Amino acid sequence: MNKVEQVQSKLKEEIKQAIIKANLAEEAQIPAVILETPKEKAHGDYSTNMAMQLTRIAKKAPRQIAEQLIENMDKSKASIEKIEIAGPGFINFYMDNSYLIDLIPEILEAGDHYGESKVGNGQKVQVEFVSANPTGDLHLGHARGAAVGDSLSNVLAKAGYDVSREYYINDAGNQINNLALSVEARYFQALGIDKPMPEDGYQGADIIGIGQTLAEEFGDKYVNSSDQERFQAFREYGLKYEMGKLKQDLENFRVRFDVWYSETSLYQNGKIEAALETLRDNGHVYEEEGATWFRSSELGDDKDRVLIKQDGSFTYLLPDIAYHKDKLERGFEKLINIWGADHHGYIPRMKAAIEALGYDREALEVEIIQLVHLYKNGEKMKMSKRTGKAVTMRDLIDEVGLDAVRYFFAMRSADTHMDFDLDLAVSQSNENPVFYAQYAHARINSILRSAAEQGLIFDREADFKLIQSEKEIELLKKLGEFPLVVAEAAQKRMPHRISNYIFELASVFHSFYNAEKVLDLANKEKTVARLSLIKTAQITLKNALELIGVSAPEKM
RNA sequence: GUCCCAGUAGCUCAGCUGGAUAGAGCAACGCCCUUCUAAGGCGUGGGUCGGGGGUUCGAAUCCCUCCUGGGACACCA
Repeated sequence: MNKVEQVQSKLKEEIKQAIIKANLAEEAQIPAVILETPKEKAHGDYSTNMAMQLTRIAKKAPRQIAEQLIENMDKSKASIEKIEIAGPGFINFYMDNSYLIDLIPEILEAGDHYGESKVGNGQKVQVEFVSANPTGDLHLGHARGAAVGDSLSNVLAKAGYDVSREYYINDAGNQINNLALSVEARYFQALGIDKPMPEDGYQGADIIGIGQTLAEEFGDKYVNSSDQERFQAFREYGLKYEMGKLKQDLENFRVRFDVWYSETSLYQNGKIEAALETLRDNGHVYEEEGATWFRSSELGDDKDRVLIKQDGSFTYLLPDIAYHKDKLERGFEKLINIWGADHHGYIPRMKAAIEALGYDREALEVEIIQLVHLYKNGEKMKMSKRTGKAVTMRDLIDEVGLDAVRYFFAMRSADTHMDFDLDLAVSQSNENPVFYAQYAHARINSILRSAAEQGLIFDREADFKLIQSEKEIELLKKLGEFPLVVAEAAQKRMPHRISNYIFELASVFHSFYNAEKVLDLANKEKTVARLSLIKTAQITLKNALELIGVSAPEKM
C-alpha cells in the first residue's frame, strides 16, 4: 500500500466510524464507502456520496445526514483539513496534502518497481494471443492483438498476477497442407514451370519468396522427386520459414512469449483422444449421421458441434478443446484468450467445452479484438489476407514507427472498432499523441542533465517540505495514483487505462514545467527537492510506457 | 432470423462502482520563448451523449424497445 492508498483507507474507515457514532445505521447496513476524486477542484480532494446512500436506511434528508456525519468525524485522524457539504448531499473533503511528499522518497526507492501491487495475489493466469496461422505475414488485426495481449500481460504481471504468455501454433490442419501446396506451386513457377496455385492457396509475396529460395537452393531436385517426398519437405520448410518470420516480427514488435505451443504435439501425445474420452465419460458426446458430436447446446451454445467429421478427420474444435484441457491441467486458474472479432461466435462452444471437461466455465475469459480500419488519404483501405494485398504488421511499423503503433493500439479499448489513420500516425507532429508522453520524459531528462552540470542532483533525503505549489501537489497526486491505475487496469483487463494515465501524467508535468522553474541556483535546497520530484515523474512515466511497450527516450 | 460490438463536439476517442456544470486530442481563433527542449503551456468557441419509454433523490452509464453502422452465425480454420 502506498501513501495515497493508506490515506484513502483511513478516510473511509473514519467515515464508517462516524456513521456508527452518529447512530445513522448499523455497521452491517453500511454500504461500501465510495471515495471519488471530483472533477472540479473546487469540490475538494475527495468526495463521498454516503449521505445520499444512507437516506433510506437513516430515513433522513441527505444534507442532514451529512451534517451529523461531519460532527462525528475525527479530522486529525484522517489528514482532513476541511469538510464541506455541497449539492444534493455530497461531502467534500479538503485534505492536508502534506502527506503526499512522502511519495517522493517512496518512488525513488521503488524505481523500476514503482506501480507494482499484490492485487493479483499470485494467481496463475495464462494469456494466449496472436496465435496466427503460420501461413503468411501478420497483418493489422494481429498487430492490434499483439499490442493488447502484450500490454495486458505486462499490466497483470505488474499487479501481482503470475502470468504466462502463450502462442498456439496451428501447425496441424488443412491450412498447413495448403501452405505446402502453395509453396510447391511457387517453387515450380520459380523454375519456369507452369503450376497453378491450389484453390485456397496463400497468395502472399512471402510464399513467392519461399518458392524462389527453394528453387535457388535445390534447383530441380524436387521436380523429379515423389509427390509425397516433395510435399513433406515443402510442408516442413514452409512451416519453419513462416514461424521463424513470425517470431522475428513479434520480437521486433517488442512482444515475447513464454510458450510456443504446437497443435501437432496434441496429436502426437494422444491428448486429443484423451480429451474426447473425458467429454464422452461426462456424457457430452453422441454419434449421428456418421459424425461425432459435442452436445454443447445443453451448455449454453446455440447448437451442437461436430467433433469428428464423417470422413473421420477432426474438426478444428476438438484439438482446441484438448488444448484448453491441457492449459487447465497445467494449473492455470484463469485462461485469457485474445481473439479476433471473427471468432466471437466461438466463445459459447469453448466455454461449453470447459464446463463439459469438468471445470468452471468462468475460468475462460475471452477478450475480443475488434476490427481495425486503415485510412490513408482519407480513404478506407481494404484488407484481405488471401489476395496478399493486406497491410502487414511490418509495413505498418516501417511506415509509422514502432512506438507510435504500440501506443495507438494501446490507446483504445480493444473491443471497439478502430480507425487507424495512417497519415496521422505518420506525421511527426504534435497531432501524434505518442510524442507528447515521450517528450515529457525527455524534457525531464534534459533538466536533470542541466542540473547535474551545475552539480545538483536529486536526493531521497532532500527537504520535501519545500514542495508545496499547486502544480507540484497536482503532480504528486497523479504520481500516487499509478499503482491504483495499474491494479484496476489489470482487474478489469483494460490495458488502455494505462495510456490514458500516461497522457494525464504527461499533461500534469507539462503544465508544471510551464508554471515553475526547477533550476534555481539561488535556492539549492528547493532545486534539489524539485529535481527529486521530477525524477519520480520520470520513473513513473517510464514504468508506465514500458507497460505498453513504448520506449522512453532520453532525448528528442 | 439469432448473437456480439459500436453510435458522445466538425474529426478521432475517454468517461471508473449510476453523482455535482459530460471531458481530452486534432481542427478554428487569441495569448506565452533574453529563462531547465514551444513535439510545450494558458485561454475562447463548439453537445438533443442515435430516438423513445422505464428504474431513482440523480442516468452517457442500469432495464425495455426501436433506428443506424460493422461483424459473427460450417462436418473451414
